[in-house]
Amino acid sequence: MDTLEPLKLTKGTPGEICPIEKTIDVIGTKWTFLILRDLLIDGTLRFSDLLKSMEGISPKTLSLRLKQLEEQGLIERMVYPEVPPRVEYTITDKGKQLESIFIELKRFGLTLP
Amino acid sequence: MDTLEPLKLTKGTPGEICPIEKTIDVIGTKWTFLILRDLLIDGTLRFSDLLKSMEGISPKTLSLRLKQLEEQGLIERMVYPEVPPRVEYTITDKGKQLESIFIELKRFGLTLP
DNA sequence: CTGTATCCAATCAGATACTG
DNA sequence: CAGTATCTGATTGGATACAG
Repeated sequence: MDTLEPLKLTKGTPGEICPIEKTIDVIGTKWTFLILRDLLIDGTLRFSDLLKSMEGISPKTLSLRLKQLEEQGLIERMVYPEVPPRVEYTITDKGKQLESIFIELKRFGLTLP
Repeated sequence: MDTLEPLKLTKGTPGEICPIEKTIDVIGTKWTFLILRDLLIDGTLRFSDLLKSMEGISPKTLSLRLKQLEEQGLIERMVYPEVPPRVEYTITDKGKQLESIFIELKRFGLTLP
């Protein structure tokens, strides 16, 4: 679809899933949003960086969400065979396409009290 | 904030909440997204319209989400004292400001398989 | 028609301890 | 450091019946 063409909102037509719904199914939980936000900003982060960056997330939850995002091809996991171990998570090109969504999320957030 | 100025993504600075996080806290559940999508498209809808439009939602869940959205000022509830009763939900001006987020959600969804 | 009341299932998430 | 294991609690959501 041409990005210059004004995009109208639509619901799904019978037999196909609404594209908005598809996106929500991919990125639609609180921590998923915040992990993607951090990686969109920083590009690459280690597990411990993400853990520190997001106030309140537990290592279990972070691990689960990272796996999910990796399966969806939005982030990439790189293991460096060092001691102590180092694992880096990087946003993929597909993940970078989410940036305009986050720009709009921020724009709206700035209008909130 | 000037909408012409290019917006950079940021995390929250100490002492203030990240605007992206604020937005997620307001609209960040599956059904909330889909209710807002429907009302952004149609402007005004009745309870039963929404129930029919969203495959799978139960009246209980719909009722809860509508109340939440009304409290946040994103939609407005209008009761017509008729028999049988008629209740219409309308997107507010504040709710309309979410449209650009949904445009981007759709744009990304169109790239998904 | 527009909800609410119940009851129950599933998902998500927090705390903490522990392993390679 | 980078997770996993375990246990527990909170939130979300579905089914159904029913009330105003």
